[in-house]
Amino acid sequence: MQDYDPGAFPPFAVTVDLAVCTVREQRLHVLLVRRGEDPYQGAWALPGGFVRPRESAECAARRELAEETGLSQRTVEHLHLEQLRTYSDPDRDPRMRVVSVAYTALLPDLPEPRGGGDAAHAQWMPLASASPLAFDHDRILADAYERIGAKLEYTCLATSFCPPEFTLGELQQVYETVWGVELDRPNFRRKVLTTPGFVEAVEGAPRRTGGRGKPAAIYRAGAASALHPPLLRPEGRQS
Amino acid sequence: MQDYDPGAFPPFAVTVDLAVCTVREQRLHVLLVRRGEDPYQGAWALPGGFVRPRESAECAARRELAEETGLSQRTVEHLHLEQLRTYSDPDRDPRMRVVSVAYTALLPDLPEPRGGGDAAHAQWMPLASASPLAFDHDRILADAYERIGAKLEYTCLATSFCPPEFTLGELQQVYETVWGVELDRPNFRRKVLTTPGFVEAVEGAPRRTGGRGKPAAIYRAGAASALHPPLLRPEGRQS
DNA sequence: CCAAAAGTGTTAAAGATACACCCATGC
DNA sequence: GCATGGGTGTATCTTTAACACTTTTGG
Repeated sequence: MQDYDPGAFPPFAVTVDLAVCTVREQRLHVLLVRRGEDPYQGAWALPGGFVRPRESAECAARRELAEETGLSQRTVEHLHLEQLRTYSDPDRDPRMRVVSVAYTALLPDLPEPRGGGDAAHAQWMPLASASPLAFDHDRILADAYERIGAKLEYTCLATSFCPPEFTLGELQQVYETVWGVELDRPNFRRKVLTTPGFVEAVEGAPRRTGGRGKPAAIYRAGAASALHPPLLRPEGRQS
Repeated sequence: MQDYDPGAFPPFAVTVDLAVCTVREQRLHVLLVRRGEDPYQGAWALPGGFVRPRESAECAARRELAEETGLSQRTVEHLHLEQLRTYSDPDRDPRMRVVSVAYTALLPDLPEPRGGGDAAHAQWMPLASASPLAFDHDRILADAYERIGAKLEYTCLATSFCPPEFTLGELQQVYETVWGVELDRPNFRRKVLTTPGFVEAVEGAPRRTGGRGKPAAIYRAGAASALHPPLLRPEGRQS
C-alpha cells in the first residue's frame, strides 16, 4: 500500500462465482449455467459475473444468482452465502486478468430453475457429472465440495440442505449423501437431539416420509450454528 | 460472465493484506508496518500491497512480505500462507475501489525485523495493542485471530508457531496463548503424542527450557496436517 | 533442601459404536 | 402378514478430564 498511483495499475476485473449445492435423489447437485459466448461457449460453468463499481462481492453474488438462475428474490435474499476463497491465477481467464471471489451456498431441493433471461440456461447437475466446467470452475467446485464436507462436521450447516421443516431421516440423508457413507440411525439421532440448538421439535402431526413406514416427527433448524462436540465422519480425513 | 465487455468495467485495484502472527512472551503478536502516506498516514497497518499484472495473489503476498518487513527470502519462500478471505466493501479505501485478498501466516518467534527500505517501519505488536489500524485492518485481524484459534483445534498448525525443534511445553504454550486458557499438561502431552504424525521425537540430548526444571525432550513437526480427532478447546465456541 | 518444570499413572465421567428390538404405516 | 422406515434401549469400548505422584535440573 506504500506506493500508490492509480494510473500505474492495469485494470483487474473482479468477478464472483457461485457453487450452489443441493441434495436431490441421494446425490449432491450443483447449479450450473450454460455459457452462451466465447470463451468456453457451450460449456457448463458456475453462475457468476462481474462485480459492479458500487457493490460488495457478496451483493454481486446475490444479484448474479437471481439474474442467472431465476431463483426467487426471497430465496436469494435469505440464502446463507459463505465465502469460499479467491482465485487469482493470472491465466485463469484467457481474455484478461480476472480475479474471482467464490461463494458457496446450500439449498433444500427446489423445483427446477425456470424463468426468463439468462435463467433459461440454468439447471441442477449431479456433482459427479459436472466436469469439465469452463475456466477453473472444476477446481472451485472441488474446493467447495471439500469445504462443505468439512463444515458438516462441526457446524449445523446440514439443515441448510433441508426444507424449513424436516425429519431426522432427511437430515441424516444429507450427511450420508455429502460424505458418501452410511451412518447408524440410532446414534445419529441421539447425537443430533442431544446437541443443544441443533434442531428443535415442531409440535403437531407427524409426517409421512415416503409412502411406507412409520410417520416421522418433524423438526426445525435450531438456534445454534456450531456443533460441540463435532459430528466427525467415520473415516476421518480433512483438508 | 455472460455479458462481457472489457471497456465497460471500471478499474478495480486488487491488493493483498497479511496478518503475520507469532507468539512472544506469552502473547500473540502481529507484524505491522507504519504508513508513510495518506490516507491513514502515521497509522499502523497490516503489511500488503498491490498485486502485479502477471502474478497471483499468493505470489504478491510473499513478495510484499519480503519487501515490507525485511524477513529473509528463505523465510518468506517456505512460509505457510493461508488465504483468509477477501474484503470487497466499496468504501474500504477512500481513494478508489480496492478489493483485498487477506492471508494469514504463522511464524516462530523471530528477531525483530530490520532491513532496508520499507522494512524500517515494520515491527511486532501485541495483538491487544494493535488497534486501531488503518482501513478495515482491525476487522481483518479479528478474522485472522478467530481463524487461527479454530485451526489449532483440528490441524497441526500450532507447530508453525514453534522453531524447527521444540519441546512439548513450548507447543502447549502456543495453545494456551492463542486460546487464552490453561491446559492440563499430562493430558495435552498424551493427546499430542498419540496423534500420529503430529510431532516426532528428535533423538539426542534433551534441552533445558528455562533455567530451571528438568530438561525436556525435543520434537519436530510431523508429517500430518490434520488432527483426528481434534483437540478441542475447553469452552467450545466456534465460528 | 526447595522451587520449578518435565514426565508417569490412575480413576471416573462422558462420548462413540454396535447392536437388538419395538412401533406405525402401506400394501 | 410383511416390508419399510421411525424410534428406544443397552452393553461395550474409546476418549477426555481431573489430579496425585515421581523425576531431574538450578540455586
